Amino acid sequence: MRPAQPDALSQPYDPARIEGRWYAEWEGRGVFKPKQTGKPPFVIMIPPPNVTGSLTMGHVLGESLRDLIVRWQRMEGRETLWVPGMDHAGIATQNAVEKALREKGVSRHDLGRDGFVREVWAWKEQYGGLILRQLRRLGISADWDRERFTLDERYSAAVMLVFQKLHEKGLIYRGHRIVNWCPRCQTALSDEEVDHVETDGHLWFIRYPIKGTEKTITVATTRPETMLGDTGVAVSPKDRRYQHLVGKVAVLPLMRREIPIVADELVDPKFGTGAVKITPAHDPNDFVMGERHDLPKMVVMDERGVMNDNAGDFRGLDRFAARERVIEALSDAGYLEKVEPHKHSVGHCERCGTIIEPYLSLQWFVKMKPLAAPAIEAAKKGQVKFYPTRWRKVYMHWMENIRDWCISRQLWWGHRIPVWYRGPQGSQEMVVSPERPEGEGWTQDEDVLDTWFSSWLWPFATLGWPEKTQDLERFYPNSLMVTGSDIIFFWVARMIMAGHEFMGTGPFPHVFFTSIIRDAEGRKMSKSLGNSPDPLAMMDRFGADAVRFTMIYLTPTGQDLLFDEKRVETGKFFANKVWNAARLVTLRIGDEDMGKIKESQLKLTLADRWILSRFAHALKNTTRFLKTYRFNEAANTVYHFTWNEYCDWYLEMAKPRWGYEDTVESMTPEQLEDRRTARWVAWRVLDGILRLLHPFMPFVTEEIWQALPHDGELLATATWPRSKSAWTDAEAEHQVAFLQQLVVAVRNLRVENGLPVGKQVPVTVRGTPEQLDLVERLADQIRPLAKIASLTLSRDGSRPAVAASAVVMGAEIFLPLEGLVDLDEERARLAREAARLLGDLENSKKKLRNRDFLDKARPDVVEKERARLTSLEETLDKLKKAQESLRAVSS
RNA sequence: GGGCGCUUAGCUCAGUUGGUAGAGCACUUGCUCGACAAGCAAGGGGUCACUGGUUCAAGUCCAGUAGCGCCCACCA
Repeated sequence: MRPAQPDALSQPYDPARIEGRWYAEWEGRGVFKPKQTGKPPFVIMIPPPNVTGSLTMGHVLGESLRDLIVRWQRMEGRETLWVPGMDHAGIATQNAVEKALREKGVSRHDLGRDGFVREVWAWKEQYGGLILRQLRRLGISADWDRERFTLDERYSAAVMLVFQKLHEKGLIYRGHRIVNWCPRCQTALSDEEVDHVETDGHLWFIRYPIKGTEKTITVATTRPETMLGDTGVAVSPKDRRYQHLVGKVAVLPLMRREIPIVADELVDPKFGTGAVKITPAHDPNDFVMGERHDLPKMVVMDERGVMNDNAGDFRGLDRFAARERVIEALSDAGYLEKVEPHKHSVGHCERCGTIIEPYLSLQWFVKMKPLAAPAIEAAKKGQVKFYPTRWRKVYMHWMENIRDWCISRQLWWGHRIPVWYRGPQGSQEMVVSPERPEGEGWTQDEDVLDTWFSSWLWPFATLGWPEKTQDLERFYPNSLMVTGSDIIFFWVARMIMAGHEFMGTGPFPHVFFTSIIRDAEGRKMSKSLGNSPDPLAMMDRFGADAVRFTMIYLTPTGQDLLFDEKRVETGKFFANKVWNAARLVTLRIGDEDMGKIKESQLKLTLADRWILSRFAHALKNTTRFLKTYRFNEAANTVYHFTWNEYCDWYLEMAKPRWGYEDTVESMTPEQLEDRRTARWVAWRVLDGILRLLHPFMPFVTEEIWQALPHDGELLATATWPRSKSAWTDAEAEHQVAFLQQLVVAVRNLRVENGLPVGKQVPVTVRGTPEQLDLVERLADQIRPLAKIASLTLSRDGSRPAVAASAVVMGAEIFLPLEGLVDLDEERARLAREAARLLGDLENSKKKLRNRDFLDKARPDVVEKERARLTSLEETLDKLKKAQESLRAVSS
């Protein structure tokens, strides 16, 4: 057996000293490995962080919550698996590496594709390593042997297979479509990767002459430079104003190209002039209309957003310079009718902020509707539930209006598209295969897949799919997904679809969305803004336990969180409090192994029964809050129980019973027995607190736990406390509540009357015989708490002549003042108190005079109100007597 | 254009079966008394955005208004 080590809990609490040692111990002893327990496994996955750089406080919150749940479930006896890993994050990482290279004056083209990819892998090692350090430092209890990276060989094979399967099913196709094109990143993006920003722009009205007439038709546009690629003009088929022009030909200004005027449903007669230019190669609507009316698709820009040969005189100009010049030219030639200010939302590249160009190009797409159907069904049947529930609606809306997913990216970092081509343009052979096909002349598609095309497989590809591994068998579906609502479409929705498509069942029954962490100004914390504190620095400054606890304690359910570093003090101070409470308890219980003592051998006092009852409440509520994903309330419950009940009251009440080593010799056998009881209860509740707190603050709780005799058992694998209904004790709670109020009243009387703190005062209590008996029984606890020199029980109903007084649950407390202070103070205080009570009293009376209240309110509510009125009346009555008795006395 | 969220103490926010308003920080006063000044004790501070409705009773349910924020949309 390991002896108790009270010395271990040295002063002061120093997180840096203790947080270093436990992670290796847990890992070394396999704590984080799933172990069959007979209960169903609990499986959770990390949302793989991007390897682009350091983690943010948003990650810290997520990891803290995930680890909280996993550690709690492990203590509940579940077999737990927590899979860690990282995402290659195609475009984000490529951009980060390109930026770093640019600072060295190197472009990716200088290195070539292979050289650049090698460079990115080096980057991945560096920043991936940093992320791993951060995760370990935070204490996450993940199984590192199962760590995955989305570009791992096995994981990549899963991605390739998925591409093949979907292609075979006809759900993946290649085609010329209008995509979101980022001219800076020079790649296509999915709709989800475009941020729309409300922008003050302009609506330019341009006259197009009608061939063979002197007339014109005026169209309105927000992007005049695209008119260079116009191949038609459209009006609404219902628009009478223009029917006579349908079938006629317009002459495109500046380009002098003849383009047809057509009628199309897509045109809104109420917008602009009711006539619209058609640019099939640069606008999704125009593309559709162009297809319908068989119009040519003329691309007028290159992939950098620079006007190309089709742009005539504007060739070589950047798209925005071209806009200016086109407007000038139109204006000079008299084609510009007018300009109006126009508010519209403009798409920006999520990664670099560049304005997105709708752009015609050849890309790969996934047909999403067939994949969405089972995912919609699952939500309808409750097979996947969202917390907070309102996200269900967001999910459903997106799913039901889902559009095809552009999955090809013109990048170098990522899973290369497993498609091979051979032969001349137009009559090309194409093979879908991860391997180079047999024969000569095959070249692979140059593009890579969207990052999310690999991430959406995470819940099962990490477990070995497509192989039927034991892990896959045992740990799929996962138990819970905890992530940010900002990736509900990117990731969560797609994982649900992939789960149904490839595993035949959804990936997890529950999704919990964490708060989004914002800075003090309300901006989302992100790497690009650089407004997140460095998690490692935070942990160095406050301790990992403090950071974890604070994040959980602060996170509101389903609301954003404005984060301020200073608030981490809450967790640090709390850890310090726990540390010192444990110090006190270990110092006073010495090296006796409290675990060997049976509760039945002890004679519990009222205070003991009270704290055990309060612990039972705290345990029940903490567990309930964890189960219902109300993590902040769980943290709050443990916090207040520990600090305000255990430390502030129980330990204070226990101190006199413990005595000190030098006083033990003079103790009676009864006192020694009571000392033992007080030691045991203090230990027992501390033990419970450590267990409840461990998932929140694993390091400090393990350190304290190990300072107590445990035969080398780890707190990390100890059991969650079981609810002990025998500990619930309403009587003890009620009686100690009386004691507390009495003590507070005495303290208050002292302070209000300006008595010196150190001054021991005599106190008289007057009340019912039951109350006096109770006070007598608790006298030893009350005296030191309230610093009372002598406690007198007024059995005969007499009261001190000149005294400050207060009423507590019907009992009167007197603090003799004669000769101590100016009585005017006390008179004023009593008057204030009486006025306050009178207000409450009137309210209560009014309520009880109300027939409707008496008839319709629940009986227990009425009864409670009656009792309250009685109590108020009694209290007021006693207060008045106190006032009278002081009135006669001169100061 | 559609949807969602928020508005409670100086600040940041809790408050889930409707029944006498809470926390942390900040503030005031007093405390080196053998766990803890990262602490202890006692306090001050709120017409719970506004209007109306339901109810015996509304921060809590309903409707509307205003401000702030977010998401979605083929806003030429």
